[in-house]
Amino acid sequence: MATRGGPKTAEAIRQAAIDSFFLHGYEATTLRDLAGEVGVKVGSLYNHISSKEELLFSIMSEVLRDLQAELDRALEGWTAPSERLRVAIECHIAFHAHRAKEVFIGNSELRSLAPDRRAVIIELRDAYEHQVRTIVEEGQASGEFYYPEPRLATFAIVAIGTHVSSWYRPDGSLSLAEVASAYADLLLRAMHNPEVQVAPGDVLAAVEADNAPDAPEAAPAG
Amino acid sequence: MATRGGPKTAEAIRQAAIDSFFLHGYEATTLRDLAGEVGVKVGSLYNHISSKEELLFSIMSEVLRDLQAELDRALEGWTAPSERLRVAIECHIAFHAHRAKEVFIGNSELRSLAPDRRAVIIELRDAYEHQVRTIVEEGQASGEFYYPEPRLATFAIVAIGTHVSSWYRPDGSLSLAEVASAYADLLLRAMHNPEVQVAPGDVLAAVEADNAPDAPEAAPAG
DNA sequence: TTTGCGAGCAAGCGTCCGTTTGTTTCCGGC
DNA sequence: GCCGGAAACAAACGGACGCTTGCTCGCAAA
Repeated sequence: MATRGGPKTAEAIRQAAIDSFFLHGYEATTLRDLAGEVGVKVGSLYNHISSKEELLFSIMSEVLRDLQAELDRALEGWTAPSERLRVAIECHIAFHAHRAKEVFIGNSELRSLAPDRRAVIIELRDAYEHQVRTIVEEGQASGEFYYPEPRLATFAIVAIGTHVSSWYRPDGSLSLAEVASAYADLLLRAMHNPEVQVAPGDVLAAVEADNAPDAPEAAPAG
Repeated sequence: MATRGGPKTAEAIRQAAIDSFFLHGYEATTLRDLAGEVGVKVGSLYNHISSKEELLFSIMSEVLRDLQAELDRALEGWTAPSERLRVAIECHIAFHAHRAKEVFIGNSELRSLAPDRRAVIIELRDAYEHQVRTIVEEGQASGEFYYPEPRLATFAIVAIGTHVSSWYRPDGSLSLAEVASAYADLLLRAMHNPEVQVAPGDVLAAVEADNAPDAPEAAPAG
C-alpha cells in the first residue's frame, strides 16, 4: 500500500539522505535511491525539498548549530580552564559519536556545496573552533596549561572527535563515556605536563627528501 | 599541437587524477575532465588505464605502501620506545603533510572501491596502524609510558596526521618540522604524565540524553 | 622502404542523472 | 456531499556519464 505518508515524508527523506550520504557519499547518492528508500517516486521528493544540494546544506548546517548549542549548554557553570576544557572535550567527542553520520557528511561533503553555501558552513565551523581554542588560551593565560601551542591543541581535539566518529561503536570494548574520558585524560595530561621532550634527530629531513616536493595548493574542505 | 605525449602521458593522467580526486572527489571527477587536463581526448585515456576505479585503487595502494616504507626506514636504529614513538609521530605527520592529496583520497574514497579492492586497502592500513600501536605498547610494557590506553593513543596519532594533512600549508606560521615536533611533544607529554585527571561531572549524560539514540550501523570507511 | 604498433582521434553505445511538467488521488473542513 | 490543497504519480527533458569501437597517424626496428 504505502499511500500518503503525511508530514512524516519530509523527515523520512532527511533520514534517508543522512544514511545514504554517509554510506555512499553525496555525489554517489541519487534521488532515485532516496525516493526508493522512502517509498515514493522520484518526482514526489520535490514536494518536500527544493533541490538535492539544499538538502545537503540543511543537514550540514543543522548539525553544526546543534554542536554549538550542546557545547554552550555543557559549559554552563564551569569556570576553571581545566574543568572547562575537559567538559568541552567530552562534549565534543560524545556529540561526534552520537551524530557520527551527520558529522562525517559535514566533514567530507563541503566540496559539494556551491561557494556561498560552503561559506556559511565554514563560518559556523570556525566559530565553534574559536570557542574551543579560547578555553585553551585561557588555561595558558592562567598558568594552568604548559603546552605552548593552543592552536595545535585545539586542532588535536577536533581531529580526535572526527576520528572517534569514524570508528566508535556502542558494542565496542569501551563505552562512549570511557572513550571520552580517556581522551580528555590524554589531552589534559599533555596540557599539564611541563616537561619538554627532546627530538631525537633528523627524522623530518629524511622524510622531506623522499617525498614529492609539490606543495599543497588548496583543500577541498576550504 | 600537442601530438604524441609519449610515456609521460600515463604519469600526467595519474597526477591529474590525484589533483581532481582531491579537489572534487572521485565520483564528481569525470574522465572527460581528466582527459582535458592532460590534453587528450577521453578515449585515449584507455591506452594508459584499464578503468577509472583501477586508477583510484593504484593511487590509494601506492600511498599506503610508501607510508609503510617511510616508517620502516625512519625507525631504523632507534630502540627506546620514547624515541621510536617520537620518530613514528613525526614521520607520520610529515608524510601526511607532504602527500596530503593522496592521503585525503585514501581516507575519503574507500567507499568508491569494490569490496575486493577495498579489502586490500584496509589490510594495508591496518598493518600500518598495528605497527604504530606496537611501539606504544612497548613503551607501556617497559614502564616509560603511563597513559593506559594504547589503542586510543594510536588512534590519536592517526587522527592528528590526517587532520594536519587537511590544514597544513608551507606558507603558514609554523613550519612542518615545528608542527610535527609540537605534536610529538603533545603526545609524549600525555604518555609520560602519570597524573590522572578527575572528571568534573555528568557532561556525558546530558549530551547522551539530547541526541538521537539511533546507533551507528556501519562506517563508509569499512 | 616496408611494416608493426603505441598512441592518438571522432563517434557513439546504453544508461543514468537532477529536475520539470501535467495530472490524479485522497483527506479534512465546510 | 463537495471542494481546495497537499502530496502522490507517470513521463519526459536535455545532458552527462564510463566505456567501446573502428580508424589514422607517425616513429622505429627490420
